[in-house]
Amino acid sequence: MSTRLIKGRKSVRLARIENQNNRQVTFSKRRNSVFKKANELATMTGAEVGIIVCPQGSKPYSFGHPNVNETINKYVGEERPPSPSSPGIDDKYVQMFRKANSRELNTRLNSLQDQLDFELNLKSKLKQMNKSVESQQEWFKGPIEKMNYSEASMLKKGLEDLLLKVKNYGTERGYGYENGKWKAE
Amino acid sequence: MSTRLIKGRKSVRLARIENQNNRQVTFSKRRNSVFKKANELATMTGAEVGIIVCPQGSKPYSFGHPNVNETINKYVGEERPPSPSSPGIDDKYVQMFRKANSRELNTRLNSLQDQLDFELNLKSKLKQMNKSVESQQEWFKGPIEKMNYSEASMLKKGLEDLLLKVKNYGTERGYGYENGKWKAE
DNA sequence: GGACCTATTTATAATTG
DNA sequence: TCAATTATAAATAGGTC
Repeated sequence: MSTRLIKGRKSVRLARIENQNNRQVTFSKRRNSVFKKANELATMTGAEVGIIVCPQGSKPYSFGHPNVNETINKYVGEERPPSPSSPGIDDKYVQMFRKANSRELNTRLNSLQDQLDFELNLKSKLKQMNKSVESQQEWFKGPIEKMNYSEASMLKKGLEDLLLKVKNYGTERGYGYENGKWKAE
Repeated sequence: MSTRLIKGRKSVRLARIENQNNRQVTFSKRRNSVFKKANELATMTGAEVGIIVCPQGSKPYSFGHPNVNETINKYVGEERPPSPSSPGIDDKYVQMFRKANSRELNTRLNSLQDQLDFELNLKSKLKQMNKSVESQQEWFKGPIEKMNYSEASMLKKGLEDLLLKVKNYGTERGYGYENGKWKAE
């Protein structure tokens, strides 16, 4: 805090980052960026996308829309059972289990998607509201200052209801919402 | 020449592009952009990357760094035995895909969450609320990070309803927000 | 690791040729 | 259809906490 150093982006050259820490940070940031861009591509154009990223000496990451395997199958051009050649002997059952599990989770994902689509109308209104007001303070302050009593009461009641709901959140296991992201188990 | 119309980038909705021509143009541009980003990621961090993109009603496109395409084909499995050139790499990618698949759905959940955030600006809304309503910062901020989906959904709906009410404000009397504080009746 | 900030660089939607 | 332009929106490197 004592020193105010120069921030902001600097031009970057397309070369391997030698510093290990910087490389790791860049990997995480850019990996998410690529996935995000891929998600936009798939959503906006309806294309199927599958991505595999394998950092050196760490666990692989993937992105799939709707999922990697089907995208690969399309790429190859045919549906086929699990290959007997490269995987292990019991791979068949592993695949079956994995696919069944994927189906179930995909159902949940699809319902999520449906909810998202269903809510698009309301959300677009919110976006319009957002764009019309630049300042963070103004966003809330402006309209509320001009509310009448009944509207203010509704707001208050709504906030109270929300408070109760939020405070009494359950202890459901499995997927959860943490730090702005949904996490498995 | 005589007319100077407004060009420039507009904000973009994360939704399917209905116009076929625009969709096609966007697909080509963004596909190349994703590949470019992936190449930067691979080059700068040394990670291995494979991407497959299947547009609707057209042939697939792929990107690989260094040589993922062949490996993907091997993973899906041709009937004939794999090329004797690189069996070790084949196994490596089989493992890679298998492990990656388990993370894939979670990744897509996060992508969906990004989409929700984009449409609703939920997090920024919450931040704004926190800043505007200092006295109620804690009850809102704390539990939200631990919410499960249905509760987050309720919160979203509640916010939407509230905002719709707030949007259509009247001008009667003094309940509201002044000098950074909520004025209770 | 993650969240947030900011000066810049990039990406890109709409448009023109 | 494709390449260039351009005004903006978005991404992001480097930093702080």
